[in-house]
Amino acid sequence: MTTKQLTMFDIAQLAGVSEATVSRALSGSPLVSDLTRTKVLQVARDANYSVNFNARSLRQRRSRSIEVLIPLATRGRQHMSDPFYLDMLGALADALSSRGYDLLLTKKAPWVDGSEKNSIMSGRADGIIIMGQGQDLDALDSFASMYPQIIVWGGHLPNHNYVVVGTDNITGAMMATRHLLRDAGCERVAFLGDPAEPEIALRLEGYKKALAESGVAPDPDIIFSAPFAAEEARRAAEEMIATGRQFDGLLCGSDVIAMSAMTALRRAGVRVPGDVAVVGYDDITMAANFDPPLTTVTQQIQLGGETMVDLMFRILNGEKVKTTLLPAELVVRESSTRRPGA
Amino acid sequence: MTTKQLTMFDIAQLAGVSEATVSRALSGSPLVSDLTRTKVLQVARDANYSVNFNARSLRQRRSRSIEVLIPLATRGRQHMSDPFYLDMLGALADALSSRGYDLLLTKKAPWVDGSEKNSIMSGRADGIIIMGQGQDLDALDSFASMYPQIIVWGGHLPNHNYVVVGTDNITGAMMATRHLLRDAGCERVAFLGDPAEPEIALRLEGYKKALAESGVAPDPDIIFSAPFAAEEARRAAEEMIATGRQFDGLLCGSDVIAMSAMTALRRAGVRVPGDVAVVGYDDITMAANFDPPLTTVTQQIQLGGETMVDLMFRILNGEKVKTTLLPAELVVRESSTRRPGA
DNA sequence: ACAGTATTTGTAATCGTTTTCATTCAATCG
DNA sequence: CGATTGAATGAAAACGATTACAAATACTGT
Repeated sequence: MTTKQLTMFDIAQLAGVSEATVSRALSGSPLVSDLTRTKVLQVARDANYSVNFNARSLRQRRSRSIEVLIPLATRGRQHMSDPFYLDMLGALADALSSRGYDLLLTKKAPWVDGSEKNSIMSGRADGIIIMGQGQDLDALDSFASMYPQIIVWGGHLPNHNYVVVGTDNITGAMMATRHLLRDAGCERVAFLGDPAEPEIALRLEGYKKALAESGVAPDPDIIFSAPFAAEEARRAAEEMIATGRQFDGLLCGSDVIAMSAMTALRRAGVRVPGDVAVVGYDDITMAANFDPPLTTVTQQIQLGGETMVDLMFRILNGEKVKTTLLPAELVVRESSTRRPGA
Repeated sequence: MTTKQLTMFDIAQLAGVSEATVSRALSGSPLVSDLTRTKVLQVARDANYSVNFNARSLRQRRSRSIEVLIPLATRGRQHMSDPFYLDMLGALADALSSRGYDLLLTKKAPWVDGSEKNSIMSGRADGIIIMGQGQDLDALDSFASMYPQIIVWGGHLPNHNYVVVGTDNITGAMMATRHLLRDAGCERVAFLGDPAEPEIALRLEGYKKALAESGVAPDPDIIFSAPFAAEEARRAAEEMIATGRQFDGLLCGSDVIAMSAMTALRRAGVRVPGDVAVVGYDDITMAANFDPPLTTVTQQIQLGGETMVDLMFRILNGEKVKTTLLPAELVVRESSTRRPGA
C-alpha cells in the first residue's frame, strides 16, 4: 500500500542537508557540489522519492504539460474516431515526452459553452495544441488572440492570429487530381468531402486548380459535400451513385472517407480501380493495408507532431514563430491505377 | 495578451470579502450565504477569474486527473495506431470530463526503464487506467501491488492484484467461432493473432473451446501467431496463404488484423466471404463501413470506458471494487456470410 | 432583554516546492 | 596574515489556493 508521502524535508533529513540543497541536487543545479549531489541522489533513489508535481508547478508557475485539444465536431468533417488523430496523438505524445512534458487530452473546446475557463489560465497546461480549426473560425480566432501559446493544426488561411502547422493541402490535392487525370486517365474526377472544414476546403481548391490546368470545368454535380464521418461518408457515396452521377475518378477528403466510399462503390457493383480510381488523403496506417492499397496524400504525421511541439517550445521561450507549411506528398498505390474496362 | 494572473486575493478585494469566502463561494460550499455567493460569482466571472489548478491540487492533495496509459508495445499485438484505442480514449475522455476530471495521456509504462517514478506518487494523477496488460505481466503486477488506484483494461486472468475491466473474450471468440462453423458452414477455421497478449490468448482459448464443442481438433497449422500491427498482420496472412494452408474460415484477434488479412486474401485471389469467411474483433467504427462489412465481436467501448471510470472513482472513494466482465456480442455482417462456390 | 443556538464570516496555518538572499567556509592574493 | 574572492550551503519568503478554528452576527424562545 502507499506509504506515507515523502517530502523534500524527509530527504533533506536523511541526507543531512537542507531542503534547498535537495532541490538543487535533484534539479541538476550547478550550485551544489558533486559530493552532495551524489549523496542526495542516492538517498532520494533509495527512499523512492518523487518530487511533488503540483508544488513544483505552483512555485515555478508552469506545469510542464501541454493540452492537446481534439474538438469533437458536433457536425463536421471527421469524428474523433478518425485514425488520423490517433496517429497524430502518438506523434505528439512522443515529441512531448522526449522533452519531459505531459500531454493533457481534451475534447471540448474552451470557447464553447460560454465559460472562458481554460487550461492555460488555470495553470493546468503551458500551451494548447488544437487539432483542426473546426467550423467556428471566429471563435477560435478570438480565443487565440488572448493567448500566444497556441498552435493549430489545420489549413493555411489568410487572416488569423495563431500559429498554424499543416501540410500544403492545395498542392497535395492538386497532385492527387493531376494523378487521376493524367496517370489514371480519368475524364470525370469527382470530389467527396466537407468544405466547411478549412483543410477540406483547401483540398477542394487544389482539386479545382488541377482541373483548370487541364482545361476541365468543375462540375458541381460531382462535387459532393456533406458533413461526415465514416458512416455518413458511405451514405453520401451511396447517394452519389444512386443518383446516377457519372465519374471515373474520385478524390476524397480523407482516407476514412475514401475507404468508406470504396465500400459503397463496390457494393454498387462498381470496380475500384477498374471503373473508378480512388484517392484518399492523410495516409493513415491502414491506407497501405487496404484492398486495394489506397493511393493517398501523405501528411508526414510524425514530422507534423514534432514540428508543432517544437514551435510550441519556441513560443514558450518567448520567440516569435511563424505559421509553417509542411510538404504534402502523393503516395501512389493500386486504388488509383485504373485499367479502364479491365 | 495575457493579463496579469488574477488570484483569489484580487477577487476577495473586489467582492469585499475574505479569500476564504471566495473559495467557499466558488466551490459551492453551503457555508456561504446566497447573497455573498452570487456576488462573488458575479465578480469572478466579470474578472474572468479562474482558480489556479496547481495550488488547489497541492492543498487538496488530489489532482482531479487520471492518467491513461497506452503502452506502446515494443513488440506486440497492436501498435498504438489501432483505432480501437482511439475509440476507447474518446469514451474515457467523455466519462472523465463529465466528472470534471482531466485525462493525462501516456505511452510509456512507469515500470520500464528502471525509474519507479509515476504520476500517482508525484501527485500528477489520482489514478491510472492502463490499456492492456501488455506482455510483462509480472512487472505490471508488482507495480499495481503498490497502488490500489489502478484499473486495467484487458483479459481476465487468474492471479493478479489489480482491477480488470474487459469483455468476455472467451465467450466472444466462442460465439464467433460457432458462427463460422455453423452459420457460415466453415469446415476449417483458422486463427490469426498474437497470444502473447492476454486478451488474444483468451480469444484463442474460446476459439479452441468452440472447436471442441463441434468435435474438431485444433490444427496448429492454421493457428497463426505472430506479433503484429496492421502491416505485419498482412504479411502474416500472406505467408499463411503462400505456405498453402487450407482454411475456409478465419477468426482474427482484432478488426485491424481482419481487415489486413482480408486485403492479403483478396490479393491472393481468395474471395471473402466466398472462399473464406472472416470475423474480426473489437467492432471499431470502420468495421461496419468496410467492404465487405466486417462480422466482428463488439466490445461496447462506450460502456467499457464508462465502467472503468466508474470503478476508478469508487476506488478513490475508498470502496473495494471487483474486476468486471462485460458481455461480448457478435455482430454478424457480410464478411462471414459465406456462399461456398458463389 | 438575554442566554443559547444557527448561520456566516474572517484569521491563519498548511500543502511541498523553488529561489532569493544572506551566510559560511576554504582558498587565493598582496 | 588580513583582506578578498568564490563556491557551497541554509533560512526564509514566495507560489495560490483550502480549511480548521475562532469570531462575529443573526435568530430563537422565554
